[in-house]
Amino acid sequence: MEMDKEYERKCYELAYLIFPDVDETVDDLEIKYPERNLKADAKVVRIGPSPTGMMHTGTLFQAMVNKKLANQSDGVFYVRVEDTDQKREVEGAVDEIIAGLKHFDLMPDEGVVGKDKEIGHYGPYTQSKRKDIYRICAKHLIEIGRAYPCFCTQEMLQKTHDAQVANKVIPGYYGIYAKCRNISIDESIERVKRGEKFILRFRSNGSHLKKISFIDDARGKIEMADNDEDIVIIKSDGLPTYHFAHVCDDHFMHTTHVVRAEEWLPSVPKHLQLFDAMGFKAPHYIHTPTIMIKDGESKRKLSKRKDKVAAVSYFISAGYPVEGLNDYLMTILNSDFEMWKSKNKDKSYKDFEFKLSKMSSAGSLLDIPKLNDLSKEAIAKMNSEEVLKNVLEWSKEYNKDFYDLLNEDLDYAKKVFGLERDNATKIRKDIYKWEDVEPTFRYFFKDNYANELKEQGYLIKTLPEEKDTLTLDVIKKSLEAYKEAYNENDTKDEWFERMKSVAQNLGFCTNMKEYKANPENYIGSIADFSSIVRMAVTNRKNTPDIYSIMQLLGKDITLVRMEDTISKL
RNA sequence: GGCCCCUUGGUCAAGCGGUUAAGACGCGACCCUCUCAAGGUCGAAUCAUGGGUUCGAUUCCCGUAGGGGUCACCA
Repeated sequence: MEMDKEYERKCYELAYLIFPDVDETVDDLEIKYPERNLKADAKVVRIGPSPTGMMHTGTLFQAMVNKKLANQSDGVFYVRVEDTDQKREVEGAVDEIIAGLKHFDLMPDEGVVGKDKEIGHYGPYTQSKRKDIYRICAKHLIEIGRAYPCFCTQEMLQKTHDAQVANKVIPGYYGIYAKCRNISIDESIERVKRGEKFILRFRSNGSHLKKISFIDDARGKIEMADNDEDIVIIKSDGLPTYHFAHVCDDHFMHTTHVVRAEEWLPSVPKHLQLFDAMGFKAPHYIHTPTIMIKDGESKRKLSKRKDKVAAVSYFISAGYPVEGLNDYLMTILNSDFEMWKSKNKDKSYKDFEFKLSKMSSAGSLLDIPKLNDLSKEAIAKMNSEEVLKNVLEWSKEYNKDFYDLLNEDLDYAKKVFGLERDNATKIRKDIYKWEDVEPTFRYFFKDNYANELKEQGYLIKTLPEEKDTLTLDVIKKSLEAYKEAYNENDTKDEWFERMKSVAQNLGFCTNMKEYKANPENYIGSIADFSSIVRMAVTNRKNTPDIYSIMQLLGKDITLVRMEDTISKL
């Protein structure tokens, strides 16, 4: 008993020696960061991105889960920047993350919301600014004998590690291998006083022979060997490791549910021990599956270096519609989302009730064709005005020339995007991302079209290769005849009748059934004739209805394009 | 290698002891049609494997294999 008291006293002495300037206590922090005033089942969640490079697609995925959980429970979703690894820090990374969240409509309620901009009462929300908090907590652990200074150098640790591997024992800093754990407190005090360099380690009380279990809210009960490693809690730069920061921050920010990638699953026992030692209640844990990519025959985690789709910026610069990408994230997040969506066509993913129990735990492949399909559907729901707004927003950033061109005549642009869209019985679904817009609608813009002809040539010249009855001569005669007959004042029905009569005079069949039955009697069908006209006006095989195109282009341009084509044959 | 997670068509996946094993994307065919996209109809394609438990296993248990993750003063 006397001995324990003495030891306790020395722990305090050591703590004071290490943190002489820390005079606040954990209790003070509890007062400073009181319980949140939320309803009982409200979830407080967060993402903790590290500003170490471009925003990762996985971060967006996490943000989606968080946002849903918080919104559905009247809780709080916040962003905490985890920048404790200063060596890897990249300038501008935080801005990119916030911009990405904003772009995809996944902004948090609290925390870091911009460059040097934070909102909320539980901050700071940037770990490098929370040093004082970690120091208070670390000091507390030393006082109660659950943390100690470790004087081992990197070289010594490496040597121990190598020996462990050679002797086939589990590597790590634990038990008899934890050299500094086993030195006397007097010696620790002595060495700190002497000014030896050290870092701080947690004193684990676990045995890896013992199994512990915990509940993952998405995966159920998980059993694992308990942690017995004396992990580092404060590094030599004075900043905490992830593990320690996680425990301190999520406690004082009152996170109820920690949603993070499954790569964190193996370190849960460490975290549980840390929470316990601090006297904190551990949060719920949810480990999300990893988004994978196919690499040859096998699949692997998205790689920042190899995969362009690992970066959120890819989806932004390609111009994927926000709703399309969010729908896609939702489909891989909750398997019954698509079912729900098909029954609630006019609703948004925001109205869908996300359930953790339905979240799959296997890593899923990033399926771009599926994303494309969802994006196509999302764009199909927009009217020309919304399309125009989106295209302008995108092109302003990623295709300035096109942006300027559109702005020359916004009304015209709107009409172009309204083709087979506004008031259409069947909406055209041929674009799924904004970068596709300029190439598919290029023929509506004079200069762009001229450039295309210069670079790619006249597609119509390849027509005879596809069908030998359609010789250049036939094409030329067809265009000449049609040019003569063309009347811009025709209604759509009159227009088609005129097409048919011109075609018939030239020997085309105007009835597709009849043509299919006896193709040898004709030089081609009305479909072929239409193709000739279409290609002369748009340089494309596939476009929306040509009547509407010619109406939009106007008589002059329509005729000029036909003449130009004729002259090039 | 130790530990952990995961395993239904090419992909995402329903299923939760008895089903003709849903649906979506993709793919193929046909229909519609001035082309394409769309739409409609149809089609090919799945329970990793071995052993239990059971009257009966895709479903429950154990092993095996495969894939992934993790074993830092990185997060």
